[in-house]
Amino acid sequence: MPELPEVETVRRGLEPVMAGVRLSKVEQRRPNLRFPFPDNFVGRTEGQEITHLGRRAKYLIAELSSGEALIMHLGMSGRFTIEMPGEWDASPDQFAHNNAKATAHDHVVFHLENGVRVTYNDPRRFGFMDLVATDTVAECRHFAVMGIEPLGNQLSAAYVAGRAAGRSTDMKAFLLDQRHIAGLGNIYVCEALYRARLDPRRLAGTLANVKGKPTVRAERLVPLIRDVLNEAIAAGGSTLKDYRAADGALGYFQHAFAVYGREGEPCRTEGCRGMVQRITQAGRSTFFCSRCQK
DNA sequence: AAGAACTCCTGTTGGC
DNA sequence: TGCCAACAGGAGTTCT
Repeated sequence: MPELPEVETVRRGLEPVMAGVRLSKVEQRRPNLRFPFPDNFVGRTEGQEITHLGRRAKYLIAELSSGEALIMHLGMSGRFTIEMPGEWDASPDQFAHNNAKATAHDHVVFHLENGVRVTYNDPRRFGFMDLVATDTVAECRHFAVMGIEPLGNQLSAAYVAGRAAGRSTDMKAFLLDQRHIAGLGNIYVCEALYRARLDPRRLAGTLANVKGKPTVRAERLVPLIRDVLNEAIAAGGSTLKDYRAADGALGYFQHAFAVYGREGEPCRTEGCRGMVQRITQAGRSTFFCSRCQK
């Protein structure tokens, strides 16, 4: 699934065709994704105008003219595709949507009043959609205990130290925990820790000193988290298997990975003779160089 | 109550 | 070629 940079790329792709546009028809093709769709999902979305398309961490938030917000999460394999008016019927074979295999996991289709069709496809169905009153979005179950946005001005070494102080979990798990910093996932945690030369197995608590103030490690890490996310957004995200921007474009940040997916390959740090290794932490792959990450 | 393990689901890949 | 295990951008739930 998409991490923050991929979700932001999707948002930027959808915004021009969805923001300010009315949903003329909504097709919901199954009762649930990861969770059941909210009651009367079609009735509550059809006919509404999307007044704003925003993002919080890895979630998309479409505010509707009804006063409700459509909250969407892409899980691991969720994807949106945009088809412009007349596109799919003009030359059918050219479009994957006419291929039964490709459409097998098309779970929701938004028909927009401008003739555009936006389809949500998700083979693994770890994604979900929900509707909540727009003025209660911040307190809803998805966001109530969620941490700060890493690209906002709240992210600082002091914040990270305050959150990490006294924790016995490792760096990797700490940074993946959305209750602290929201939006990082497996790829960008690996990449940020590599850039900060921090061993993913190191205790999160070592980001703070005994007084709970940031250590040099925290000072080093914070700007690098921002950098890696900003660079990834500028590259249109990372394309591995499932992910594409809504307009079908491929991101290219994967070419800039220093460690992710590079097990057995040489470390890219100048002068380092180390090799990228893969270990399992919390059931997920971690890629790092034990020679330069301490 | 923090932290780790288990779970959901389908598709792809690599080794034999 | 087939078969099977391992793995995949996440995170809620359930254990210890």
